[in-house]
Amino acid sequence: MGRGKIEIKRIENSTNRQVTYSKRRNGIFKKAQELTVLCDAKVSLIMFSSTGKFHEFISPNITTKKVYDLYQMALGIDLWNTHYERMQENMRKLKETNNRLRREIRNRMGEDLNGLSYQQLSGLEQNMASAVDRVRERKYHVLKTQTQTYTKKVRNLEQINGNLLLDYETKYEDPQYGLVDNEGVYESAMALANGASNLYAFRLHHSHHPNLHHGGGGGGGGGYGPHGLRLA
Amino acid sequence: MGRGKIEIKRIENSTNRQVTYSKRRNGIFKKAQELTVLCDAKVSLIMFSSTGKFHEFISPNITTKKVYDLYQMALGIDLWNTHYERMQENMRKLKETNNRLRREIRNRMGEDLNGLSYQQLSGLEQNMASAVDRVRERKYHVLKTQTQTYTKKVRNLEQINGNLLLDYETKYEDPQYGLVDNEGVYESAMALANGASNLYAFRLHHSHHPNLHHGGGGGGGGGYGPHGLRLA
DNA sequence: AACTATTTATAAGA
DNA sequence: TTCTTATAAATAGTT
Repeated sequence: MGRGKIEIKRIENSTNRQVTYSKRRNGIFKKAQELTVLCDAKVSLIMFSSTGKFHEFISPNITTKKVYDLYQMALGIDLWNTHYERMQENMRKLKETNNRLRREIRNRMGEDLNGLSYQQLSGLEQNMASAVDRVRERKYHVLKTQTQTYTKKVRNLEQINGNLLLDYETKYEDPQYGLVDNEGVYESAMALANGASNLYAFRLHHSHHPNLHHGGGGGGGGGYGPHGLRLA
Repeated sequence: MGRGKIEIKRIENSTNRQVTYSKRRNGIFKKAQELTVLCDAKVSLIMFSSTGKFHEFISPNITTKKVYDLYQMALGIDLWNTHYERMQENMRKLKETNNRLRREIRNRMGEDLNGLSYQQLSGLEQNMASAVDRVRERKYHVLKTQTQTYTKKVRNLEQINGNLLLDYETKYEDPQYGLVDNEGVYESAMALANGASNLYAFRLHHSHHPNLHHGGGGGGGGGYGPHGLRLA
């Protein structure tokens, strides 16, 4: 019904497609309207163009929601409900898994052991014993690595402060620098130059290093349960 | 478009109305189909005739449910979605919690420890060490209880079989009972009467007791991970 | 359900 | 987008 017959297939030219959409949209809306009036029917027509634009026709005296409800009734319930029920089932399973995991954690914390048989307990004990070994191993590894890092840092400080000391000595001998209260500074610098192991000890005991007393990397979660789990 | 022009108003003749509904319904469905193909649009067309009959057209690769979801999005309206979204949020949280719990369990199995700092490891180690003590304690308790139970059962058996033995002796002396091959029975009964500790040993080693070698109570879940966790 | 005269929709062009 | 118009398509009334 136009200047020429067209094949019913996707119009590749985007502009033409848009134009045709617009024209035919009006046509189909008019048809829907006429059907509504002529035949006393209820029509819900919802369309999205290829560009996502939304248009709808809905017969008077009815709403889209009502049509949707009627639709569900006509099909013998459902649509939203299947989806909903599937979600609820999913949720139920997730909660169950959750509880299972929590129970396992409690068991691994030595709690709620009453339901376990002897061989379950025995297996758990073995498993935990070897696990705690792995944790201990890792702990020592981390400690060793950290110690090495500190050692390097200390050496660096020694170097830097040794140079500083030389600087001070040079300047002390040079009368053009009027240094006030440099004795304290001198002593600190000497201490650092003489091994600085007391500085290291100080840091270890007074936790000025962020990696030692404040949670470091972004990896594992928070603390482990309600037991006092800070550094012994 | 017919033998004569018609006015767009309700067709009063019911038969005509039905016929026109049927004809125009086909027409509009065809239009919807053509629009879908030509313009790559998504169309949902739902109709109820004046007699309540239901018909629908829906574009391929989409569902009526999806159309309604899109519809709601387009209008920014709710309708039934608040609930749905709350459910999805809940689900997301559950999944997250789940992952957190799994991570903790892996840590408690001595795995994935790389993300943990020294003090986290130290806390975990302590916690696990005391937990494994509790498990061990419970294990011994269960063993003790079970042993006591067996002891009682054995005593019972001794009693019962002692009585049985007396019975046999009585009947052996009574010639009205023609007992065949009763010597073996006699010996078994004697063995039981004489302490029956060998029976107990037999049971322990050959796992005839369900609580000892087949998971017993309904309490804590299955085994503990991929490590060989059977009775040591 | 078919037919077909006629109306209506619309493709292409402006 | 809207208008125009030749032509295709839909359909009202009929059979």
